[in-house]
Amino acid sequence: MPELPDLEVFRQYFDATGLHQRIQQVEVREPRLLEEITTDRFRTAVTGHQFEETRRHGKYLFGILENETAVIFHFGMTGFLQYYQDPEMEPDHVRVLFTFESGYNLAYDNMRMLGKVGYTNDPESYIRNQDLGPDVFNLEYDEFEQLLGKKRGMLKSAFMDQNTMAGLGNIYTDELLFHAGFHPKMQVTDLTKDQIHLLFDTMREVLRTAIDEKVNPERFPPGYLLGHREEGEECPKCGRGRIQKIKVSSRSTYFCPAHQGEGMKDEG
DNA sequence: AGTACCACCTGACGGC
DNA sequence: TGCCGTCAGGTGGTAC
Repeated sequence: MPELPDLEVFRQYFDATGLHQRIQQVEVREPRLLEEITTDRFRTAVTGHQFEETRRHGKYLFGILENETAVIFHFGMTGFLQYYQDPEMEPDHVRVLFTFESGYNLAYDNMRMLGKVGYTNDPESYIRNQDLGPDVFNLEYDEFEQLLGKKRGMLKSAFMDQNTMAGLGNIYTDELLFHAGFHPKMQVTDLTKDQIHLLFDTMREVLRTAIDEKVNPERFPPGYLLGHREEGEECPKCGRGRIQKIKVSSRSTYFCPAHQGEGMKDEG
């Protein structure tokens, strides 16, 4: 699931469960997931410390320890956190497990192992080194306009590029373009200033809604694409078109040809 | 610089 | 029931 809204919910979850407790034990069940650090060094760095706060940048989450160093979490496509006491409650694919003195556990679960867990002395420089663009949810309009102004290519590719701005993935880029009414293949360079404004406002709205509703599709207001990503389904927004599935930059892309014609010469 | 493709992984699902 | 291809909300490398 993990795109910006999911990450924000993970962060809130972490804040509500994993802070201000001494870490008694760290279990690395899949060393392959560790980024540029050995299991031994990771365990030594973290054991005996405690998480004091969290920070999120795009799709990265940082658990900041009291000594200002940080554990880095990236969730790939299937990662999530789970906090529990009873071992019976342990999820199926725990890759890294933090056990607190209280006896509670914070598990990093990731079935497909496409994510990573790391450790850094300085989250800010880590973000720089990853070449991540600014977080899309902590972005002023002026900067947004400036960043898009430097891009070429298709809208969908531009928004999914984490080096331009960080946080949107396949699902929420589709959702954004769905609500703003733009074809995913529209060229960024064809956007007018008004359209960039519309994209910015729509992006904030979509992300805000997703976070507020805890990324649960059933809680989303009517008219959202999420939960209706199915070819041929009646468009939940305009009711006129049927949802179409295409590939854009080799990712499955769902859109409504009836109300997302904006920016395309031909018709869908 | 943008795009298309491959690779990294595991699991679910549909067709035969 | 079993096998097989395809697909999945991410990212990094490579080649054109």
